[in-house]
Amino acid sequence: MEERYSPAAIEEKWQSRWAHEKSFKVTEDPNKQKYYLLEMFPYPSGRIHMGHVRNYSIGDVVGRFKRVRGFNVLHPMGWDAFGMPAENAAIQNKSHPAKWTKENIEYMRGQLKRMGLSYDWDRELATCDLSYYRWEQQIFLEMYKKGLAYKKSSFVNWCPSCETVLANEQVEDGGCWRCDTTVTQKELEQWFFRITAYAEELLQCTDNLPGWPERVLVMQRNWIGKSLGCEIDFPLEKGGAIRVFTTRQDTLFGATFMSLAPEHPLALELATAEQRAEVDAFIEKVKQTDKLKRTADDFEKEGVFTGSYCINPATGERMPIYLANFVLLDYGTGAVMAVPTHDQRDFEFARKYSLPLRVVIQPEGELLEPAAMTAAYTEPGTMINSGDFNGISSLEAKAKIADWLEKKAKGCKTVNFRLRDWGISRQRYWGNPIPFIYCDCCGTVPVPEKDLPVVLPLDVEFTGEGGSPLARLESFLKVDCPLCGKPARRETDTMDTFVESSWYFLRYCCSDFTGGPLDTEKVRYWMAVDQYIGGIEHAVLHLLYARFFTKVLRDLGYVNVDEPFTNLLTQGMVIKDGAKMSKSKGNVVDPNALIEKYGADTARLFSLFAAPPEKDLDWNDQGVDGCFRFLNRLWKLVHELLPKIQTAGAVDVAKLSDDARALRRTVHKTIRKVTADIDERFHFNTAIAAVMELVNAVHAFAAKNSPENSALMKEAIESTLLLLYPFVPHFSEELWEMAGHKGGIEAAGWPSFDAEAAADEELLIVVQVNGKLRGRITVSVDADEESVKAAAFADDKVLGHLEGKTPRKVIYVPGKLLNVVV
RNA sequence: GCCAGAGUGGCGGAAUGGUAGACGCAGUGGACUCAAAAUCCACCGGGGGCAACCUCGUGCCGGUUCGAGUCCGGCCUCUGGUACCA
Repeated sequence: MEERYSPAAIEEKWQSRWAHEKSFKVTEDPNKQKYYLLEMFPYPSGRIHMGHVRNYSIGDVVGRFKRVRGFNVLHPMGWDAFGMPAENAAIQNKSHPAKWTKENIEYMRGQLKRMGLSYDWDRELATCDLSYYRWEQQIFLEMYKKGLAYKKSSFVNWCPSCETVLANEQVEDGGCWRCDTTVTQKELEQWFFRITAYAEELLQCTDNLPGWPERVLVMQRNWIGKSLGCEIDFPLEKGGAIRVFTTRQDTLFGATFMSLAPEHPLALELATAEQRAEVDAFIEKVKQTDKLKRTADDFEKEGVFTGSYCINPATGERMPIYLANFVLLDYGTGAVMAVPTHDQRDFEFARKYSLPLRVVIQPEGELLEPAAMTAAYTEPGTMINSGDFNGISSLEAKAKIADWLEKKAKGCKTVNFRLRDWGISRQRYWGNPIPFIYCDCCGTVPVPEKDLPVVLPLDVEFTGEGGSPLARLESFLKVDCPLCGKPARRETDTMDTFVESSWYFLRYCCSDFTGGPLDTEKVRYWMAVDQYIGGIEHAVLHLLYARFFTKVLRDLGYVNVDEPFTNLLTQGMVIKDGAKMSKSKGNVVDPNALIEKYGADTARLFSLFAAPPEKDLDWNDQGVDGCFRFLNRLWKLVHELLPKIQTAGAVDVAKLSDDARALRRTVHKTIRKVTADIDERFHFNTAIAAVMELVNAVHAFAAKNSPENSALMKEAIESTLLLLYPFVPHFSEELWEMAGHKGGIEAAGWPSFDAEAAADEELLIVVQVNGKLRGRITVSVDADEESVKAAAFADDKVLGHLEGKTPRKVIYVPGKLLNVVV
């Protein structure tokens, strides 16, 4: 009697067993080797999407594989639950962000459970729960005490019509996404984390993360952007000075004008009466320009003369001071000494406004004439027009001019980072309240620890206009000053949601701890995360912030590691019809429908089989069919063989036929390949392909062989089930049980590899003539070079290509290839 | 623009510098069936040849090498990130 493969029933059976027995609950066990496996937690947007299915399927393979191999695996799941979409939904549907988020979590948790993922659900957390965000407030205050959280003024996107701050993604073509009004830049006092204090360490440690993809490390290094240069003071004619940062102090003698960021504090001060109107208009225009466009190389360089001058400290010459749209306030000092001959942007700017050019670096064997130049010369060369520094190379001049500036007290060598401090203030409701109070007498006052947490109130109104709903809620806003007791008001900004995701992996170690943010003993046991898995889109921001937080919490005494994630796997995106799945493109595949039709095992199998994890995955509905067919085929095969498997003993190697030995070789080669593909490369697609090949081989063998090979069939089928367990756990568990085993498949461990059984008896050697394939010969495993050569030169096909030619050289790659060069 | 990736049959993909296209999908032919579905078997990059086999072929151009999909240089196209999407 053959039983049909019905995934729905099997999956329900095993999922309820896992839940009932709490199979994946873990505690600290000093006698076992720990393995902390983590996938990036999802934003509860409503339903899981294929990106989640892929991410969590990958993680589950690793988790189950490590458990079977004897590790004490921590594999938690939770919700990145604060954020803008909840607030947008509240405005649109008149629901409450808390309700919306909670319902989404309930639904999505069900979806994840339906996928059969091996999480320790007892550790689940949601960042919008008071039991999570309250501790973040405490961390914030500790950072404030250390000077790592501070306030300064900065610019935000502002819609004057909605009277609200806009996220970058809410700005479409320079206009507000809701009302299309032109967005402007508004200056606000905001909270920052001093990530730049850790810039050097964050950079240095990238050299000590061998488990991270090199490309992510490169992106992080570039993002931090360390550069060595000088700060130089340019005296103003009317007193005072402008400080610039430059990495090209070798071009100092060629600086003919000064460019300031339009937002520079000196900009208005330097504007003379006759230039004032023009300056104001220009600043207003720049405020309305998209930041991204503004820094693009092909964006029109524009500026305005302030009417004031400063002095070049090297030449003593007057330099007109301009405001320029390509100079950014938050890089360096917000002021640039302009050297049009040796910087392309300055060159374009100088040509546009007819500013003077002076060449100070000459390329080898060429004479630069300012009037004839069509582009700046940015390469090294020989110094000219530079006083005492003439004649030396510009590279040497870099060091010498730096020394000279320091000696003359006109400037100093500095290190500059591209990395800016992390602005975390959000003028939004659905986030963690920043625990501060503003008092007219006492100023900015931290909420005392005994008064924590600041609870996010629920009785608010959502209109999408007029700024943060918190700022309009009197019961929240009004508070007595903790220092003087006089009426004061609360901070109404909430934290960037990147803050929550910067330490959730630490909280998982002790998610029910009530004595503080972290239980250091448990954190000590579990950290660091041995394997982190998530989308490549987080290569810089989230991963850099999480590294920063880990270092801060280390310095606060909570954590004993320098880096949070030992190994990182960045998965590609899920694509369909050549584009990222999105509602607007109508190319979304719903995991529910997929699981309903084929079951979770097939959904998992396909998302792992279709591509290696780090590459984008192109979704193909028919490919899913193929995976489902494979499972059905194997199901049927196992059922046909069940009577043999249930009664057979161990394989007697001496009694195997040639065919049987060959099949056994395939079994053990497959064990070796699948183990390596999972453990070393995370190439699940090739691991699955190898198991498919094995199943094909068993199929072919079973069809033509007599029953005395029962023991071999048992070994082959049981190995197949064990190898497939991490990919299709319900399927493997069920068949394992049917094969007569009690107590679950994990008890059996990972199949052991027998090198002797996998050893080849003969080898195929490829013969090339001048690098082109001309023949194939089969030799015994122990054949030496001479006998391989002899066999090759006896091969008809090879001889045909050697006709009348003398071999000049013969290259032999042992056991693989022979190349005859003629 | 800048930073980082990717590009291989009709499609997804495979290939420690060593047989290009494993495995799967689609397709074609056959078996089974009254018929269809399912299943099973065979074929399956282009051109040439009755065939053995020859030849071209991994986005484009060049280089290194006995040998390049793989390494190096220069392009083209697409994707991710670009600091308030997460």
